[in-house]
Amino acid sequence: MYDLILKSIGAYVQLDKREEEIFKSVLKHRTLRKRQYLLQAGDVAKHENFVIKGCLRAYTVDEQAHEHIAMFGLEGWWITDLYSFLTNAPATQHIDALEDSEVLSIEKSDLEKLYLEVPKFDRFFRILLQNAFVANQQRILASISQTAEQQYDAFIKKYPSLEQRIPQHQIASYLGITPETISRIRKQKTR
Amino acid sequence: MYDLILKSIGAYVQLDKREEEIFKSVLKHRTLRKRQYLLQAGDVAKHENFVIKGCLRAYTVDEQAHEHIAMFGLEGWWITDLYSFLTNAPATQHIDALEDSEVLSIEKSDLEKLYLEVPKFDRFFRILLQNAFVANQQRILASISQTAEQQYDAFIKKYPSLEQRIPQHQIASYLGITPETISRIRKQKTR
DNA sequence: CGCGACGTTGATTTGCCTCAACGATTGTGG
DNA sequence: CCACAATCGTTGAGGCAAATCAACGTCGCG
Repeated sequence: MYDLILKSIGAYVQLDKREEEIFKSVLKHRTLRKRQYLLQAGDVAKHENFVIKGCLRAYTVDEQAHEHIAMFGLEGWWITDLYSFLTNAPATQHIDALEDSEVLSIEKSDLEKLYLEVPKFDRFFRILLQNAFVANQQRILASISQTAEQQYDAFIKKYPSLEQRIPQHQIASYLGITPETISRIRKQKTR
Repeated sequence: MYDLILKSIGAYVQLDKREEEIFKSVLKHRTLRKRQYLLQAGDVAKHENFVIKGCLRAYTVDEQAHEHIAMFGLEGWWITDLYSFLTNAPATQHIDALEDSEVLSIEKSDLEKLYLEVPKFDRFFRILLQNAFVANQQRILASISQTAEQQYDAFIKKYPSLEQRIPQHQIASYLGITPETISRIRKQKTR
């Protein structure tokens, strides 16, 4: 159960046995059925969640009931509504499972204690957030500079596995385009 | 010269005198004239830069010679092409000054040493990057879900000072819309 | 079996872009 | 210190990429 998360951390910092035990002791295992919420907008995000199986999504819903996906959470990724988590404000994002999934959750107070007891976690999350920052910057630049087709192509190239796993309209929702547009882009490619 | 940066760090971690000295010793002061490059695309980003005066921008230039602003750097902000900085790949972004500016730069090797000597900096940048992550998430959601007008209004509300300081077409370039569109949005508001 | 989820296709609309021209400033070199 | 060039914002005309709206076929699940 802890294989993936320990390997993920081990890629950036070396934990000794004691630190590993401390860490594992604050992880709570949760299973989610497809469509089940991990977090609902309006509630406060009290956990940072590491996905060990399946696929989740974090998204907002606007006045016209349109969903806009902020991020996906695949195996090996962390997912939460970070704004809510940091400020204790009600979450603006929903998080739910696109497939039957499993996560390891850390409660906020436990994570804060962990930072103080094992400063390596400051380092680990610093590195993790650096990578996330770069990815988000690239996504922003794509969004403000590229056509729907360019963005779709780049997405497929970057996440080839996701194309198989999730419905196309979820990808549309992530890219900020309509499902119809994706359908037309794909059609045009086949001939 | 060090007031702002020490205050900025002090908001999240407490440095003792020795740590403060170590930190200051790796900072290099640079002044930039308006339009002067801090980093050119193609070069490798070797510094993380803290803005103490003025205003910078990081941006890409596409095949049609259109500029797309990835981020602004105002007083108190950090700016670099983080992807290049982390991987030593040639930068895809240019960074230059929109006004006469001053920055404090840390070289990559010095920053890495600093992380090891003073782990509080892992923590400081972890917190900084958390905030940046939240800001980027919000920008992404705005970009994929809002109209040009909504985005412009939100920008003005979020950065009222910038509206006065920088040309409108720079804001357009940051939002991924054209200067003409901003002009029309503004016109329509006056009556 | 029947319903909901998903993707496709067509017709139409629209928000924003492109292109072009034009003043008002700003700044700069002779 | 002036003349000329850039820079910046504005306005109009026209075009286009993508959204919207609507209908329909298929599939898989409860």
